[in-house]
Amino acid sequence: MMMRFEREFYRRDVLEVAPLLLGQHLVRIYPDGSRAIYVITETEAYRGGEDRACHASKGRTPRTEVMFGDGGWLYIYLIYGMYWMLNVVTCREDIPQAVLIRGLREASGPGRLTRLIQVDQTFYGEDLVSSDRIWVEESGICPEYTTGPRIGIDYAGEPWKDMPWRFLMIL
DNA sequence: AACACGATTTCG
DNA sequence: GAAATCGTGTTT
Repeated sequence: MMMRFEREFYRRDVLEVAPLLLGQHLVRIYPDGSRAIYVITETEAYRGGEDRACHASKGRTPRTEVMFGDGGWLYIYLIYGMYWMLNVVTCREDIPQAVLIRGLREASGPGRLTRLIQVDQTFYGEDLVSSDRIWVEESGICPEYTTGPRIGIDYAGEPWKDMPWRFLMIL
């Protein structure tokens, strides 16, 4: 019996939640009512005001607002004018953190996967704990994984650009 | 009101 | 290696 993760799951530190999401099931209910289940294979952690690679480190803005709230909500933003990024907010109010979902077994790459599962700006602020169109379920699998530096954030400088906060599930 | 830029992907 | 493409934040 698959169980949806509840609020407390997301309230932990992003460095705990990011690897825990590997192997878990992302459930998506499409507008036509069909249901699809995807396996999360790659994530990245963005950790609060200190982390210069985290959008929230530049301050509280309308876009980053949701990251300053409670864990379990979605932070969605557009990158390079064409790709919607899917992020899960973690930790608690006033501690801005988020996990970027970078890969599913069915689609590698953060821009590709949002196109596949049809996630866009209308999912900004969606609650994974109560949504009727997207959530995460426990798969019962606890896969091995490797880590590495995050992609595309060299501008963040030392030491942030080298932090091993990218998590990849071993097939 | 105008501008610079990015947690990417794709093509040559 | 470079273009594509636009919301966001910053500057005028």
